[in-house]
Amino acid sequence: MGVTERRIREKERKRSTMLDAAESILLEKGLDHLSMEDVAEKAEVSKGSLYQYFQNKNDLVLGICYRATHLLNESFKEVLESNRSGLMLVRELGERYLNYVKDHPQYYSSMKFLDNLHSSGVGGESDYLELCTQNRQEGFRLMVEAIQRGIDDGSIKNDFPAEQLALLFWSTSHGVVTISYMHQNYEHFKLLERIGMQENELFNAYMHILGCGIASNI
Amino acid sequence: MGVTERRIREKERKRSTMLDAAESILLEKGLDHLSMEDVAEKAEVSKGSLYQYFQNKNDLVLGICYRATHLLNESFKEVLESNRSGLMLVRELGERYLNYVKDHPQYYSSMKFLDNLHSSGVGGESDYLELCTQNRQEGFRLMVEAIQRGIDDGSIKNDFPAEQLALLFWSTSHGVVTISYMHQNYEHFKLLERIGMQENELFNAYMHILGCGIASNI
DNA sequence: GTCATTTATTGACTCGCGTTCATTTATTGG
DNA sequence: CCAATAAATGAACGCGAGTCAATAAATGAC
Repeated sequence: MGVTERRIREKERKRSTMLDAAESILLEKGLDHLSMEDVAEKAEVSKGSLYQYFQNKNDLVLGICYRATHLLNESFKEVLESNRSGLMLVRELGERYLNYVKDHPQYYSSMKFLDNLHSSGVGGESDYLELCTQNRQEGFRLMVEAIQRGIDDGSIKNDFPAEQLALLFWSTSHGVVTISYMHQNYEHFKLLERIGMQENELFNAYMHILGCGIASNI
Repeated sequence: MGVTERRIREKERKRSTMLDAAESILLEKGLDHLSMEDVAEKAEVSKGSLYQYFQNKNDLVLGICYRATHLLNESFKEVLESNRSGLMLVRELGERYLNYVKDHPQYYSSMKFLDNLHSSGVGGESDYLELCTQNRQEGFRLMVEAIQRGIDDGSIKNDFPAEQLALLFWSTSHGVVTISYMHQNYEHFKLLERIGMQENELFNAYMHILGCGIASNI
């Protein structure tokens, strides 16, 4: 009786189609102008059908966020397969993060949405919420691993535990990437121009400062 | 004929009352659950009256943000009146920022709202938008000044122009402060606990790393 | 004090959008 | 071919932002 399996497969395929539609609208219109009606139309289903596959709008956006966090983690895992020094791994992670935001701005905004849910308390019933949170923790864990390797191989000094350095790297890189994101996606954002800075200069300066701060002095 | 002046004064007073109401609701319910009806009720006016003093909801929130950015800048200006080394001033600015977010979480969330408007493009007609943006630029300028003083007095190395260091400090500190904010205001946010870190440890580690990165080695 | 005129206040109304649900349509197994 | 089950639909609802015609208050001329 392969019927139920096919059903499940088709359901998953349809859910994926809906997420594709939502993603493309998120990309072209932004989160503020993402409406369930638009998604339904683009996915060529009725509005009611959306609610058979997603609990609510939050759930839909978190569905995108789940893809987003998964993809980012996969990219991070690739980095960790390399044998370079821990310090270089950390730098590479930062670079990947930056490029990721450049290549998938819609994913980045879905991750911002997740952060907003986290900081506003209630996530409003979504099965994806827990999954996204797990993915983020996994991403954090990968950062910890890179830093721990750096401490072990002596390329990163051991003033702080790896977790604490990871948290610092996590939060500060978030700020830098945000600037870069706004520079990319918002026409009126001219801060970089105003101080005569290129985008890659910003990143390099960040890694330089950070490098001076965490690199072993040996 | 002091009538028009009195009118203007009273209008300003009423606007201020409405902002007070909005602020208190923002504090207790958060931005997501701030409704114009609630604000009207708390301010003891009708909903329609709100719209005589504010162009729309965005405008109201940006009115709070104007207060927020102004207050933060005043705090920053105090710091710059001191004669300490530039590096110490930078540290003091960071500390002020952290305490500010702790003391006025509703102001911080209004500033996040401003950032969201900036990064989503359209600010949706608000006279406060330009004023808030100016205030933010003024805040940035104060950071530049602190760093420039540090470069001049030799406490901060001159690898980068002051504006670029200021942008880095601006964006990275934003990330760190965000963690602290979530730790303060969201019960479920247990990242710091999970890695066994105190809030002030996070800040100290940040300033330590940053200090190593920007401090002059002389 | 009276009254025309300007200014401020109000809450019922519209409108958009997320969400629900009774109904219809399609699919399955017997 | 026919119940029974699952999926899809769009009209209807609720909520909150924003509007506006009607009402009330304040003002200054006389």
